Amino acid sequence: MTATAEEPRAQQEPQEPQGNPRKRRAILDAAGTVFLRDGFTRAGIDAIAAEAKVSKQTVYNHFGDKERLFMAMTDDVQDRTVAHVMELMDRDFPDPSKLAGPEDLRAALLQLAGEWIRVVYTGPLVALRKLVDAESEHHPYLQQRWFTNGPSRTMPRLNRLLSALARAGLLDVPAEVLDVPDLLAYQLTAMAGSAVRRIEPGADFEAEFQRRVAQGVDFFLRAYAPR
Amino acid sequence: MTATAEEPRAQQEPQEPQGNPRKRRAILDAAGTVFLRDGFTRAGIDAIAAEAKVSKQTVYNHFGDKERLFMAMTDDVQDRTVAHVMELMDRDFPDPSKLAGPEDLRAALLQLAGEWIRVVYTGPLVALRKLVDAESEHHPYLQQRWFTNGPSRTMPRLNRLLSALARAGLLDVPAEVLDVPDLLAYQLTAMAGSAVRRIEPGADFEAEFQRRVAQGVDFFLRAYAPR
DNA sequence: AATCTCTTGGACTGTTGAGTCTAAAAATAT
DNA sequence: ATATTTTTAGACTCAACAGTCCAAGAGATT
Repeated sequence: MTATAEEPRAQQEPQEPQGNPRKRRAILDAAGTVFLRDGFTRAGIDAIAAEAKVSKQTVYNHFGDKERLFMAMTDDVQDRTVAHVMELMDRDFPDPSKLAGPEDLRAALLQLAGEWIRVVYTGPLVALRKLVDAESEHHPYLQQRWFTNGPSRTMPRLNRLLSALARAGLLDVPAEVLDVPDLLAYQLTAMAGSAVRRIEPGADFEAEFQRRVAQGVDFFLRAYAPR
Repeated sequence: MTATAEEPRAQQEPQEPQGNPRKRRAILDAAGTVFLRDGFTRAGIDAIAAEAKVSKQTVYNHFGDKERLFMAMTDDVQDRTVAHVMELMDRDFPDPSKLAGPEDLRAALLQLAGEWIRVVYTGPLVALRKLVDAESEHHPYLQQRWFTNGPSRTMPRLNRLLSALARAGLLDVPAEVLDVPDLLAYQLTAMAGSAVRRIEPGADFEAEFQRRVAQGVDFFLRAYAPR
């Protein structure tokens, strides 16, 4: 295909899912591996092509340039993560009517917050978040995109769940808090999350993880458990 | 580096051939400007030399290579920030005996947390933190160094202050919390801090800042205000 | 079989940037 | 004044890397 000066590329062309979807998948996976390993600037298209066992030109056929490849990879990882988190919540949604006492409530929050934080604040998603954060100085829309595709889809869900506990009388949350979108969900996860990120390498991660999540949940309960 | 030359540094470095301290200062400032503007990989030594109005070779005479220059700049910014925060706390330390009622306490915490978060979670320090975070995948000791030179110097101070309020009966903090180093200080600052970082560009920053700090402080007080 | 699209590998361009080298000039010390 | 250290400008090496071009081939579709 000779797209020389004769054929002016159509400007705002939305998106063409051209090419073999299996190659596309392989490239996205490889991009995840290499970008997360090397960072945006250091990562080379050649390395990604090699990792995907695909020729360099194929990468360009599918994704146009490095920046769009990065965005496609980010969207992909976030979509999978959001799906994972939603599934978690479907499975472990604590039914307010089934929680007998305060200990049940604490156990349910520990379970839910623990799973949430494990997915969102450990593993590859944290590294990807760092990358987006670092690049956001140069591509400001990345930050926006991250929130739109990620937290803004999952946080309302968690918030609705916690609000239900409040409505059921299991949590005593003031109206000012309930009125702020997603605030309650952030209050449950933010502190434990940032604490988990501070776990020192070399420490017993699993034990430290449990301890810090519990500290976060207990702080949350101390504020909102009815007494 | 600043006044504290022989302080506990994470790793020992062969003393570089000292040159003119004013050049050194100029290079550090320029490195701050350029690294924070362009990121580690994108930043060029030539650009830094130009910004410092110094020849490239002089940069190498003083700092050896890019990585060590980056570390020296990071240490420098952190040292200044720590000094700033310490000064803030000397000035606005709320004397427990002078706090008449709950409203006084809330006002004092708002002031203290607000100033703290303004210094630590806005401005150049946040950008620098992002850089360190991004580079920490490739230079793991950077993360360690950041905590050693920064938070591990300031957080105990804030924590001592809050513990004093607890001892004076103005806060009702359980022993499990008081026993964990710096936990109380993180509980006051972490949530408001991460909320401030999520302020959308285009919003009225100052108003949003005050609102979110207040939400954090009220969360904290709801957990620990005696009732 | 003929056609159309996608893929391949490799060569090629142009740029950028880290780090070195050098010889001369400036500053500093003795 | 002389010796030592530091600075300077610029040329230079070497490597990496984004993105392009091309000609041959693999795969499907008709």
